[in-house]
This record gives sequence, C-alpha cells and structure tokens, in this order.
Amino acid sequence: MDANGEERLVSRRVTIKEVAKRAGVGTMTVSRVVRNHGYVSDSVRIRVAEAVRELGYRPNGSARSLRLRRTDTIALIVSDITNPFFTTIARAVEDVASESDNLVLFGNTDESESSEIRYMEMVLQKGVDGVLLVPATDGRVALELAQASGLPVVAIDRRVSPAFDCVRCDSEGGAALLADRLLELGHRRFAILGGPDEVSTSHDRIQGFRLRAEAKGGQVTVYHGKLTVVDGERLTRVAMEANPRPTAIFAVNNFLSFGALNAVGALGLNVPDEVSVAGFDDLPESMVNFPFLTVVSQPAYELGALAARHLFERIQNPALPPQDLALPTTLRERSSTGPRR
Amino acid sequence: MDANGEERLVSRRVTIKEVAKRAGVGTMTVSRVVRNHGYVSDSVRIRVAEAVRELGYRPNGSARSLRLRRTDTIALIVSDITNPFFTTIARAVEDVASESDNLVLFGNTDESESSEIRYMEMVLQKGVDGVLLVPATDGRVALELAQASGLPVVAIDRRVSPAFDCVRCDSEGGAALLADRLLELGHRRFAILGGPDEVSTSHDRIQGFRLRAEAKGGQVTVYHGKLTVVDGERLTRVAMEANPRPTAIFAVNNFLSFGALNAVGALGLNVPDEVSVAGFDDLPESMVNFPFLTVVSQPAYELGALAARHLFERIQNPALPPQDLALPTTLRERSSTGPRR
DNA sequence: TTGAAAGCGCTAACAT
DNA sequence: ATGTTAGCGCTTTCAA
Repeated sequence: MDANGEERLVSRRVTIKEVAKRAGVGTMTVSRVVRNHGYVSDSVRIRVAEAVRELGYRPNGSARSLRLRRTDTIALIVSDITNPFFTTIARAVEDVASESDNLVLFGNTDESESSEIRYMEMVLQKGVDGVLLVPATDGRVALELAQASGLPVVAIDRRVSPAFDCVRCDSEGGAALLADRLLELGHRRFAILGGPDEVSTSHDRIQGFRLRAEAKGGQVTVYHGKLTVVDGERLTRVAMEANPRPTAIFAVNNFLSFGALNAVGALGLNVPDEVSVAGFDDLPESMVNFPFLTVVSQPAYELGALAARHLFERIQNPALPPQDLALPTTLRERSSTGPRR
Repeated sequence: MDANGEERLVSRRVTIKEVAKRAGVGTMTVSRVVRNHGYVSDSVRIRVAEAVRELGYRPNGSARSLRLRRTDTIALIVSDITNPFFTTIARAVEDVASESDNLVLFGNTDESESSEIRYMEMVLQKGVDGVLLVPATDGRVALELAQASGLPVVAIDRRVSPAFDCVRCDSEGGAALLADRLLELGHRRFAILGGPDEVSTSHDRIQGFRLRAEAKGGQVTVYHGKLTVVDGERLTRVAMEANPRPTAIFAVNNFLSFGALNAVGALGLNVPDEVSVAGFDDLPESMVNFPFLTVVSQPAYELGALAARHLFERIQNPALPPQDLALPTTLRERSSTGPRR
C-alpha cells in the first residue's frame, strides 16, 4: 500500500478531486460511488473504489455539512453528566444516535441558565441537527432560541411550555405512590427535601407527595435547597432538628437522597429504624444493589432512548405537533424504609 | 425587534452577506467585527453590530470549519459512559474543553475494537481537532488510523504503544499498595477478579498485586472475565468454591467489584468478617459514602482534565514528543476489608 | 452513464 | 480602514 510514496509525508487530507484524477473520472462520479447513489457503470465504480482505497480518501465532513445543511450530529445538554440519572440517559441517547450513524455532543449546565444559553448558541452555530435539553429551571430562553432558528429540540425530564416537545416521567404520580406506601407503614410526619420550585420535577414531586400525604392525615414540611449532595446533607440536619422529628424523609432527587443518607449516618441515626429515607431516581443498574435505598425509580434508559427517537422523528418532520410524553415510574422498596417505630 | 417582518417566517439562516448588505459594508468588515479581529472604525463597527443583532446573525460553523480546517470540537471515546470512572473523566474533559469554547463528542465502544474503529472513522470524517481514546484492548488500529491522518490523539487510562500520548494511573503501584495492606491484615489466600489480559490496566493490576503478595508469602489465584458486573458475580462464585477459600478478593475494576459484592451477599457471606473485598476505581464523589468498599482510588477527574489539557497542547503543537503520564493512586480503606478471621 | 458549472458561507491574501 | 477575489471540498442542477 501507499505505492505512490510522494506527498503523503505530511498526510494532507485527500480530496475528492485527487481521487477523481487518479481514477480518471469527474468528481461527480466519485461522489456517486462514495455515497452509493446514482448511476455509475460497474467498471468505473470499481476503478473509483480502488482509487478511494489507495488514496485513503475520506469525505470532508465540514464541506458536506456546508453543502447539505446537515451535520448528522445532535447535542445533549444536561445539568450534570455525573448524575447517574443523566449518565444513563446519555448512554441511551448515544445508542440510538449511533444506530443512524449520528454523533452526539454533550454539555453540562450545572443548572445555570446562562450556561444553558451559551451551549445552545454554540450548537446553533455548529449546526447540529437537533438538541436534547434538560432545562435548567424552565429552559424558556434556550428553547425559544432554538425555535427561532428552526432547530428541532426536545426537552427531557422537566416539563416545559406546551409549545415544545417533552419526554419525562410522571413525577407527581410517582411521588404519590411513595406517599401511599409510607403512610401504609405508619408514617405521619414527613420531611421533603426539595429543589428550586421552578424545576418542574421538584415541584411536581413535592406536590404529588404532599397532596396525597396530607389527604390521608400526614403532616408535611418542605425544605428547599439546590439539587446537590451538600444541600441534601444540610437540609436533613435542619429537618431532623424539628420537634417532634419527622419519621420519614423524602428526597426529590438522587443527589439530595445521597446527602440525606450521609447526614442521618453522621447524626448516628439508624435507617430505617429511627428514620426512613426514600428518594427519587434510581442508581445505575450496575450499582443498584448497594445503598439499599428505597426509591421511585424512573426508566432512565427508556426515557433517553425515547427522547432521542422522538428528536429524530421531529428532525425528519418538523411539522409534527409538539408532544408531552410522560413515562410511568416504579416504586422500588428496599431497606432504607420501614414501619414507623 | 424584527422590524422587517418579511422573510422570517421560515427562519432561513442569515448569512454574512445579508448582514453586510444591511450595514452597507463588505462581508470582510462584518467578519472582522464578528471575530473582533482587524481594523474597523468605531462608527462602522457599531453599524455592523446593530445589523448582526437585528438580523440575528450567527456564523455558519460548517463554512467556518471548511475554511479554517478546524472545528473547535474534540471527541471522547470510552468503553461505557455509565461506568462512573469514565463518567467522571467525561465531566472533566468537558469542563476543560468548555474553557476554550470547545465542544465534546462522545461515543461508547463497549470494549469492542470494531466499534472503536468505527467511531474513529466517523470523527476523522467529521474533522474533530483531536481525540481522547480509552482503547479497547491496545487500541492499535484506531490509534494508527488517527496518526496516519495527522489527527492528534491521547490515550486515556490504558497503556498503549510509546508512539502515542497516554494519560493514566499507576495501576501496578496501586495494586501493590493494596496487597501490602491486605497482607498486613493477615490475609494470605487471595482471589483476583481480572479482565482480559490485553487490557493493560487489568494486566498491570494483577501483576502489581500478585508480585507483591507472592513475594510476601501470599497465594494468589487469578480469575479472568469481562469487565462487567455479571462477570464479577460469576467469577466470585467460582472463586469462593475453592477449598480452602480465599479470605480476600481483589477486583481489578469497579464493575467487577460491584459484581463481587452482589455475589458474596447472595452467598450469604459477611463482609468483611468472612471475606474481605477490595476494588480498583472509586465511586463518583456524590456516592462515595455508600458501598463501604475499600478501593484503590484513581483521581478520575484530574486524569480526565490532564488528558484534555494534554490533547489541546498537542493540537497546538503536533511536534511534541509523545508522553506517558502516570498519576498516583490512593488506597481508601473502608469497611469491606478487615483482618483475617 | 458521465461531467461541467455553480455555489453553500466563510476568511486569508491582497488590493485600495 | 475597507472591499474584492479566490477558494476551502462537496453536491445539486443541468447538459451532453
């Protein structure tokens, strides 16, 4: 191979022109062969394919994207890829994208709206074909930015304006289910560790839990913080100072529940004998056996896969009316919850 | 805004030409203003900036990349983004890339070489500026593919041919440290759960542990499988059938150690009283308190950040000689290990 | 069945 | 300080 020892030293990228010259045909013929599209006689096809191989030709993606107005790339903007819930979603999105030879860009907003807007601007400029967005708060500005540019976008996890597609879970229903179960176990005094109220998931889970619990004689106190481990710890300490103490804690997302477990451990409280702890969002499948945490589990993989598929559909057919898809959740009872003592 | 109500219905993308026309200048002037580079009189600069704003102009990334031969995008190819070790690396890489307004593409190979090659081909075509690769086995083909095209590439986590840059941890040393400690605790019969021997990390950890343990009178049996939870479970069951049983298990990566914990739990064995379990790779910081697993912890975030910085350096200066950077590890003793009973 | 011409949107180089 | 020209590498007409 590399019979023509010349000019390969600096490995300049081979262009379609060079292939054409080598094969003694026009560039269009090469293009037809490479894309396997359009009429080319067998003899020519073979000659061209050979030249492609010999020269190591690879079409230039930027040129192609410029011409085609298409990049075969989508973007996934999440708050934090290290959140296992979003990690699983990312995996699913990439799996689906990969099926149709699409590439996936990702970015972390850390729940910051300005960061979210910055990413949206970047991918808009880059010319991705579509965006999957976990909105920081309501994502309004970023979503409208996309819409104004005709860029297909699907929100994930958090409810947004009905003008946009959204794929998420039934937060309210899931939280209500958990409330039912804790009530059944005899609990009546609850602490909820919640996030910012503008984050729909937090709002809905608080709402779902509170309404159900109060309807059945429970007493609920909500503590608001950020969706972080640190705030989970902090809020738990505050919550456990109440007198009388809550007998069950519901943390509305996984980071908060990790924090809660840390804090009750540090306080020397036994789980679940002295206090029950339950969360929302499961762990990645590989770790599901460890923190024996009772959770409302969301089908993260399915959520990501569905969102990605939905995005590709929307890319194909931008006229589709926006949809709000809510997947059901499952209560997974493990050993961090138990009967009231 | 949008004073000129015409032609914005289908939100065609605005080009530099239209901005130039609107501002009554040439395209180069617009280009200069947009990039903030080159001489432009203040009065003109203001007029152009206004036109940009009014028209909602955003440079076309594909056109720019075609012209500049640069995409401001790097790729991160890992075996599985849901592996917390790689998740943390991904976060670090994206953080560093973001500092210089670069975007990050990611792909999962699932340890398959053909998948690895496929991603390499895709990003080569896309024209990314550089690649961060966690090689499936030795990554030879994929790395050479990049090299042949003059695409900067840095290997992460696993040793590769010295012809390439590599950022990883001192697997051998870390494993030896763990062996020392387990010996100190009185253990003499060890089972190692290892991955494929072509994966350097697995090989080095086995080697590091075995040499140290055997030098001090330990007896080591190695069980090979894939780096998965399922194989961690399977190998543990096999290992625990030995007679006499090992008193300590060392799993060379986190998935294997999760599997080990699952299996010993299922076998009804008490950890660490009946068997000690230790792993390699820590959990994400948010979860670090849970499976009270003793591990050789790798500075995953620093590893990812260093690799990314190294890649950007190499992009800037392709002539740099390749380096093999090995970061030190830390033994984190938690409650899954204890004295031999 | 094949090729030539034009142009996607941008910027480096060169005028002016 | 600003504009003109040319061309990055590709594919969509359109003509042969």
